Amino acid sequence: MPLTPDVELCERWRQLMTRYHDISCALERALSQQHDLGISEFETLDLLVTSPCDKQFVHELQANMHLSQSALSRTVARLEKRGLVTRAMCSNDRRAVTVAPTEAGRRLHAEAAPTHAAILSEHRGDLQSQA
Amino acid sequence: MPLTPDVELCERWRQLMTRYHDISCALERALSQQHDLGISEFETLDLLVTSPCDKQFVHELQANMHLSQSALSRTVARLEKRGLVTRAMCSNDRRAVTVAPTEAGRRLHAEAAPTHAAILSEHRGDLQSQA
DNA sequence: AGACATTACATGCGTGCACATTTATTGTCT
DNA sequence: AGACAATAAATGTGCACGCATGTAATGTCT
Repeated sequence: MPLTPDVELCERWRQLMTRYHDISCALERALSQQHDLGISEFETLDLLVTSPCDKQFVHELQANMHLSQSALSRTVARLEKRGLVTRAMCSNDRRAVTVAPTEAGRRLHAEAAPTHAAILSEHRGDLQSQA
Repeated sequence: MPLTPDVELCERWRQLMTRYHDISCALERALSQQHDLGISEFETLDLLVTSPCDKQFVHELQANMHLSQSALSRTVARLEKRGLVTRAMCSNDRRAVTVAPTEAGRRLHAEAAPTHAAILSEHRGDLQSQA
């Protein structure tokens, strides 16, 4: 395969990088300053709170996140330490650990979600120019 | 401003995150395994080699990269230690430092660029569905 | 029951990053 | 000329991440 030097593809990758970094930096900054939440922490909380189930397995969470298994483990640990989620061993399959948001977690998520949405809205242009 | 809960915007952000992570992980893996270069290192080398000028200031590089000033400093330091770039104080403005690729740096870039392009090509679908 | 592979999560280690601080140079104001 | 603010880059610290590995529980095969 000759691998045509696709300059346009490279340019699109650059655009993607720029958009991703701009938005994620803005999110990180806003969530961190206003709610003391990192992006990964908000994302985890968001998945837990918006899920139809009241608890989820760690590996279910992981499937929906862009985080390594160990990073997720630590993220959940941080959230647990702050009393935002609870971890519990599953009785059916005792290898598994379930994670559930606490009331405090739901409250904080309710506070942080508008901030998240506002940042996304500020960057509407960057997001709308996608397919 | 009522901040309509824009689900679609959120969905687009999710797509952007997924695309970014998929591609950057693939790039990182390929460049790292085949050429012992991290993404930031390749990006830096790429900017230097493809620039019309033979040398650039660190702050010029930074303007084109998504890296903090200190992270860029370390990246350049790593490249310099491997003999891929040279750093030199600017004689006109002695605060500034210029960075230039060495012959070895140009050679390694020539080797790595096809790998970079190949990964981008593999992910053509993810990139083409942008505007 | 005993051995083995698999799955789920935790931990140690090295690395990269952001933030704050430090050092050095320049330009300006008096 | 001396003082001061601004700028460019380097450095130090602390945190989050990925990878490799460790630990524990489960299921399977004999």
